[in-house]
Amino acid sequence: MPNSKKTTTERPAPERRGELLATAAEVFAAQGYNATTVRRIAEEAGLLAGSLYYHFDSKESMLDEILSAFLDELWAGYDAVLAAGLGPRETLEALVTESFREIDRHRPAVAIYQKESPHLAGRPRFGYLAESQRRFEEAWLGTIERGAAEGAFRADLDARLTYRFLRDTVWVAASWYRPGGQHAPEEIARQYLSMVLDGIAVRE
Amino acid sequence: MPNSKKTTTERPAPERRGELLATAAEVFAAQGYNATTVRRIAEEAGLLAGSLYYHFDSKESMLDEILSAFLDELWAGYDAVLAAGLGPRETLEALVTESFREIDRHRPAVAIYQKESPHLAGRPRFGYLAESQRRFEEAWLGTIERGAAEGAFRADLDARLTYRFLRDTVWVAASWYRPGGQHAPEEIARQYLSMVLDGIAVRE
Amino acid sequence: MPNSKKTTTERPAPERRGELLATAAEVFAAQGYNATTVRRIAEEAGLLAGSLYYHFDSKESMLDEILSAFLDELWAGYDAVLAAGLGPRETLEALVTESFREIDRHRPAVAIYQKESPHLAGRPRFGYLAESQRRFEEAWLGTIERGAAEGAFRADLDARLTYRFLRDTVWVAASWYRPGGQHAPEEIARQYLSMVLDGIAVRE
Amino acid sequence: MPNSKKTTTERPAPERRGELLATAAEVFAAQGYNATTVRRIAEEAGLLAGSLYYHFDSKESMLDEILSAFLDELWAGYDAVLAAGLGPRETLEALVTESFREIDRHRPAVAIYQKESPHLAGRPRFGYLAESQRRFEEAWLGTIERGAAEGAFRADLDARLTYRFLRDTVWVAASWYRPGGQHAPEEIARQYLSMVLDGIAVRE
DNA sequence: TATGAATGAGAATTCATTCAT
DNA sequence: GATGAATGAATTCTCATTCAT
Repeated sequence: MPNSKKTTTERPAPERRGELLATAAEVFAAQGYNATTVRRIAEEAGLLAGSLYYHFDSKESMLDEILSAFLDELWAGYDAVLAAGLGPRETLEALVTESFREIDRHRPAVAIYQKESPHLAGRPRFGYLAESQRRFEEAWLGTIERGAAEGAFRADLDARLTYRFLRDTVWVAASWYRPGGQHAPEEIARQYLSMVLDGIAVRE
Repeated sequence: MPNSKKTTTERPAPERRGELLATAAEVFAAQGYNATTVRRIAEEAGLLAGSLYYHFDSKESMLDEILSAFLDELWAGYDAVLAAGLGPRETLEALVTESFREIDRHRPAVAIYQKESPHLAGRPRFGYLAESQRRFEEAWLGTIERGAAEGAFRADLDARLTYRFLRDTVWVAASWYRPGGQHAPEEIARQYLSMVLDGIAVRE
Repeated sequence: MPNSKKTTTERPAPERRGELLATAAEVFAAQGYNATTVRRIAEEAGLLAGSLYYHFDSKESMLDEILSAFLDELWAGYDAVLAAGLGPRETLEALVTESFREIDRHRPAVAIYQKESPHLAGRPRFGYLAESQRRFEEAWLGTIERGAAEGAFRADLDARLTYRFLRDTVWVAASWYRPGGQHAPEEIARQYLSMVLDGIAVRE
Repeated sequence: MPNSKKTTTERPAPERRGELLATAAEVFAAQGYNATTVRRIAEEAGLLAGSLYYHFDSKESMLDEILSAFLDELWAGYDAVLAAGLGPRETLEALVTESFREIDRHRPAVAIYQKESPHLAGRPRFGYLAESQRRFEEAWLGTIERGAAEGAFRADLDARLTYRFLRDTVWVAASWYRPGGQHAPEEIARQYLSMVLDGIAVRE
């Protein structure tokens, strides 16, 4: 009977993995996946490069775990929003707010996703990235089009252009957002929505 | 004008250099600087890896030339706009339009700049990136603040947040923009400005 | 027009590959494929480990080339024998003689084949090993069975046992045979055939 | 009896050792000593890699025990045959039969011995392999030469060639023999001897 | 101008082994 | 007796770069 997790007291140590992944994510985000050496991650975590391979199969599998954990959580949030049956404007507001919350919680993962996802999506192992992107587009673009049809959003704008505009500006925030800074994610979301919905020009 | 070296070496046919740089930029943009091998560039250009070193000192110097050529041209455009003495709204419109024109002309360079500039800015050779960023912020943030003060832009928004929002909005487009597509850069600029200035929500 | 092989004088250097492969084969045969380091091969060939990768994709691809070159030649010889329409005894004699000739020419490759083929045959890249073994069995076992049916060979022996007996003892010779020794391959084949066909006991 | 160490350490349940050694031998035989990881052995035995080191000093010491146990038993059998004062033909028959019995009992050890002994014989720890080989040659070659001198075996054959032929014939069988198959070791020995002594050709 | 061959400094990864618990 | 975590040395492989031709 190996692997019979001790009842209460012991730390069985899936936490070690978690710590190491957090460290790896931080370094990947800061330097880029390719430019990050396994040695550097190990150094940062306080062990030797080879020792990482006790916990993970490869550098790539660390990346994989980081990204998929992030996407799992992201979609949990998005799905809740999409299932709530809100109107287009409220849906958009909720999606944006949820996104900034994810950036707050998974900043390194989001940054990695932004930078690496394009040249990763091809590899079979990361097929879920493309899949996620597809669902993402479906959710956002759908909301935008519904809003335009129902009169909540302007109908004179190219929907795809609007989609890219929203998508990019939300997620790029991960590159400068620092958790624990002066703005909580909800506050950033609020201001962002204010700009996006009403524009930055003064209304005459 | 950074790194205008070439003190001793004889300069070869300058068109060949240009072709090679264009090829390199394309590959850097597609795969990332680090992930791009010199061999790959050479292959794409139809020669062997070693032969590139007749034309360039190093892989890094190719990157350098690509980025500085782009920034030189960008600033030529920006400086003309800034010197024209326009109001804040017109300045903003001109900066955005000019930016989309640069994306149109230097798409690979812009994409590289977006992806690599953060971890390049540290190295002395690329000091001009940080310098450029400083001037960039000065120009945009200044325009925004001036606009808020003069009543052209809303005063209830955090200026830095607005700045980042605009900056990202514009430049991230390089990641999906394809020259020769259905929208000319001026048309994209127009729609972007429409969204940014007036918002996407229908006014009641 | 790159790759236009110079007309006569130059050594275009596919020979370099050949030399390196011969060296590699020698070392693989002496120490076993797994126990052989790329460094060791390079050392023996007078260059650095990394330099081998200019000529070959991987250690495995060297093994691949060595084995497939050997098998190609082996089957050229076997096919000639099998196409000659000889009787079973003459066919067997010719196959054995041809085998010893191949051992003479490709001793290291044969030794490697003996030692590594079992755990290699599984991998897709080395699928031709299994295929070769199948044809091999077909040729030898067929000859033995034909001989037993036509009265050239004893019919009281288990054909598969006889096949293994012949197969193994011929090829194991690669482990002790030294080309340039006192026995030419044809002489070894002759004595070997004498033992196998007539036995080592004195006839009463 | 080489390497009977174990001066200080307490010895654990000897049956456990035996089981583990049998497992190790099986894996070594299947994949080769070098290609076998300690982890793999442990896995097969149902424990973790580190735990093997409670039972054995090192991977090499497992190999050592496997090989020396086999050789001890082999020589017990051979010595009995050689001490029996038989004629050359009967001695040869008895040696062959004894050899097939050992293959039947120690198949993995024999396979390992075949594959690894050449490049092991150099290391001091495995000096007994060379010693065993020497005695082996002495016994077999001596019997062959005696048989040729006394008229039991053909005198026109090269004795060393005959020796290698017999030696290989017998031991290579370990590579395909499966205990519990259709042929008992004595039956295989009988057929092998029949081929070797009388040949496979039909006598005219 | 370009090629072919090589260098050498890392890179990721593997694995026998150790050891506190 | 066994586990989990780590070590550290070695291994395969990559790649920017050099240089004689």
